[in-house]
Amino acid sequence: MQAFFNRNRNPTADQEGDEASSEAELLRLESWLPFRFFTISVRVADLLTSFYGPRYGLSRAAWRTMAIVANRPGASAREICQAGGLDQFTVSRAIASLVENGFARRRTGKTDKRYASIELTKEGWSAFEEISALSKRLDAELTTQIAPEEMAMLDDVLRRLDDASAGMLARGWRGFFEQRPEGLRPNARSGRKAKDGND
Amino acid sequence: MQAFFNRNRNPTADQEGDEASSEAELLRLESWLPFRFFTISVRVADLLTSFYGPRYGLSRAAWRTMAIVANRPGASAREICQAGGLDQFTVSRAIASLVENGFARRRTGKTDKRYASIELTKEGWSAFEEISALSKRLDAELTTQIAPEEMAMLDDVLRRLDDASAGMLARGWRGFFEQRPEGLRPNARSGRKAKDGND
DNA sequence: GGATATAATTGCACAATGCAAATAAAATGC
DNA sequence: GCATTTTATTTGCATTGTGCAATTATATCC
Repeated sequence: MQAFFNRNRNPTADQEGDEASSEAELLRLESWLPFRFFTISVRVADLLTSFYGPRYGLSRAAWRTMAIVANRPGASAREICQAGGLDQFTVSRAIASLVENGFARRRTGKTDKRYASIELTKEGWSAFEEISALSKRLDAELTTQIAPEEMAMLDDVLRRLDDASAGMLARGWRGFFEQRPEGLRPNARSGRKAKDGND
Repeated sequence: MQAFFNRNRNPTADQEGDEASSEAELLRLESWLPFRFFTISVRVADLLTSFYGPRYGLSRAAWRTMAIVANRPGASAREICQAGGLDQFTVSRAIASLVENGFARRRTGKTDKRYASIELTKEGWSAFEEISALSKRLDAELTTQIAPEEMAMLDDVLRRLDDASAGMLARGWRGFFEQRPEGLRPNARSGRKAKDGND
């Protein structure tokens, strides 16, 4: 098995303090923290979607939007974007679908007419309450796996990771190859051959 | 604000030991564990995608497939599905794109010719190593937020949540409304009006 | 009041997804 | 051994989701 990780390496690479191409450094997807988070959250989301999708005809974006509006009645599309990590187009369409299906109501803002001000209708609240109930049960099922002290710590850790990940995203991937003056250079040189995103 | 959570509720509902429609029970998306996991993992995934997308022309599915194949050289499409939480169509297309772009090689199994047996090419390993390096840096950046004891606990908690979520998904959402003999009934009765998924 | 900025929407091209059906190679039953 | 069933994978096609440019409407700034 180890042999599989040894290919394509410059035998002199290790000498220059390089760690990026040593076999111990290759990513193991299933133990990668973001992947582990992703797997768990997607399973739960899939489960929830299999409920609200057929039952209410909601898309994931519509459900997320609904949940955000429920928490912040009268929110504008822009606010929903920020709170839900969704882009403005998605939110605009999600709102349109919620309105179309009678789950939400859109009113133009009183002071500033550019703003939307979304709130749930009676039907919207009813749907939200039901999906909420399932969501919380799913959460409870997860939570029973966690002791109270663990939960407190998890909460704290997640808060920090949330902040950190937001900062990292804002910083862009370049920040992880370039601005490293401490000599922690990977085998990826800065000026590579191809075009790259994040311009 | 509280008023917004009080609508559409039967005033007698609380009496029957009901907790699902009380305002304290409504889901707060941003404190919902699966959502918090999701947010963090998606930010990291987006960051990584902004690197490998433009640089190597890989889709998310292709990257995930590549990572899995790197960890298990010679894996079949089926194995990749299971390891990556991807469906067979996605994996089939991801492999096709990897092969097309020269990152992977597909050989029909020696004993059983139905199996695919995928492995990375030299170019595939090279790309993987580079993306790996960034992935690990991102991981490291997250990990610096976490003390060693916390990390050990987090690892343990995630292991349990992984198991639990897999079980929950297998069980289906119905298992969270119905088979509850202990009297923990929500306001959602079992025989509701509509069609539902998970059939 | 005309230029500029902001909020939201819409159209359109393109990518991703889901499912039915096809293909192909075992395995199984008789 | 041959028909039947199962397993692995691929493909076509319709649907849906996404990303971006352009548009509309309103507000703000000299």
